[in-house]
Amino acid sequence: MAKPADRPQSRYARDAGLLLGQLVRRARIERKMTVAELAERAGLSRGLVQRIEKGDPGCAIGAVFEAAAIVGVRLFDAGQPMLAGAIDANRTILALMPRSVRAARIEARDDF
Amino acid sequence: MAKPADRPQSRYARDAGLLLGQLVRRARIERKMTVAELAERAGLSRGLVQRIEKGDPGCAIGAVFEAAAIVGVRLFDAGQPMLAGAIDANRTILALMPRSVRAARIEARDDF
DNA sequence: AATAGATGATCCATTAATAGCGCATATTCA
DNA sequence: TGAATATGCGCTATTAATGGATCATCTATT
Repeated sequence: MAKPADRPQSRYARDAGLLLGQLVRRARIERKMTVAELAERAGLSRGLVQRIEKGDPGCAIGAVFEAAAIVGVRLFDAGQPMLAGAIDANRTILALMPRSVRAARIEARDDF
Repeated sequence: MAKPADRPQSRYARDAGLLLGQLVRRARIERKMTVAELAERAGLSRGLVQRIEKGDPGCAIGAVFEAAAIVGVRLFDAGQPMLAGAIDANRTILALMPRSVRAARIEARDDF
């Protein structure tokens, strides 16, 4: 299995990470917030915030989302109530879905 | 500074992570894909995929995005070309923005 | 131009994340 | 129901992520 470090990433995943980092940086600057300030508020180190803004795929998703939340970047283009609603809806749907999948070999789509 | 493990997380960040995990699980099942299959295709271990689907905030964002991409879940409601465009646009905007931010002074005002 | 401050990068110690098992349970399908 | 297999979870060794410090450079403001 590939080491976490040099993990091959699809273009989409890489781009999504990069974009998210950019959005955080933009939002932070627009709010005239210092990297150090954002780090402090998010409970992260300054270095980590810098890596987040660079789109480093190794950052913990919790850290990234927290930083994003603090500067007001909305994930899924939705506010908190909407997220809660979606979570609830999904819980119901997931309950209705098969709990385990019997390999019906669908062919891969790696090309995106 | 808080240890990465018990890092306090805002409701929004936590919900976003949970929702993302749910969506991955849903999409995986809908595609009749096994956890092991998804893990293999994403280059991750089975255990990690399970944590991703549970919304564990400690997972590397690269791993999460990769799994999400493979099952077709998109954080940003846009395809890859659009992401690339957004990244480019942001690069321009960021270039036009101040490169460092003057900390908002929280000086005590005792003059009134 | 001078200066205070922000950013970016590097290094190290600590700690957590991950892979890779194995095992029990749950679940799908014949 | 029985058989196959997917899932869930715990364990350990290894590896990477993180925090914290320092330093050099860049930038904004006076």
